[in-house]
Amino acid sequence: MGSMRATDTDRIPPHPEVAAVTLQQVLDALVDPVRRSIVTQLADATADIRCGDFDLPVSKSTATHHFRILREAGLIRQHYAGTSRMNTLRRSEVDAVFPGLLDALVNADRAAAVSR
Amino acid sequence: MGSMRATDTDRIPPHPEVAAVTLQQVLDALVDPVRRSIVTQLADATADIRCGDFDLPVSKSTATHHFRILREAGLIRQHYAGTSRMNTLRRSEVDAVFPGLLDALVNADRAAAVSR
DNA sequence: GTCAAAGCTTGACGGCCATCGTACTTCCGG
DNA sequence: CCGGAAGTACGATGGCCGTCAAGCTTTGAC
Repeated sequence: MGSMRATDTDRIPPHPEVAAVTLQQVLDALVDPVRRSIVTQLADATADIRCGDFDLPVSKSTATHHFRILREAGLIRQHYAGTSRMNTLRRSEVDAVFPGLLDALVNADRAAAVSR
Repeated sequence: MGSMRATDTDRIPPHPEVAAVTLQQVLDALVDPVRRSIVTQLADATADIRCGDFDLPVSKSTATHHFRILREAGLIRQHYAGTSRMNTLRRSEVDAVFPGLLDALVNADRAAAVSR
């Protein structure tokens, strides 16, 4: 077959509906400090963040693993821009299904960062 | 040594100040479904609950383990009444340090119980 | 004083998960 | 067209944690 330009949909695995995600899945995702750091950095940002631009204390392959967990938990949305994978926090969608949860966690993380 | 009547303080290990507990510790405690069930049952109750009166799918020794994790995370308070260990949710104290967290989790758990 | 009830402690075991290195894929720049 | 950059995929590994059974301690009841 000739060379075909891959669409975003081809290169990024499907995102679940947040309503189809269990609380257990969300907590399993957010209990890890690295993943919580990703969420917090996204919550503090004004624009999407490239995978490689996060400040993370793990290897690249481990980071990929964490992004996948977050995506499958319905917490982030990913799309390609060139070779870069961009990440957005699915804030309103998550808030609709788990009211107050993200706010409580992000605020608690911020407070911990201040007192530390 | 003559027989001495043990006080509550003797028999129950010390409770931490909630302010001295980290968010990580709280999340580690609440990510386990058995422990979250304990917290939810306490949140729904009007009075303290005896350890043995919880509806839990694990053995007694495992339950003891879970109660310890919750106590050390500052989430529950324990005191003796005879041979029974009573449990209370430290709601106001936890709310003061982690605003909205308990509400979000308990409500999400309740919603999951309904739709299930 | 004796016995059962309630719960804790300890040790062992099994499974899951975060982590990494390596190899591979895809795309952009020159 | 080719090299590098950005990520992913795939084992392999190590540690942590939930689980249980067995034995012990304390208490209250009779």
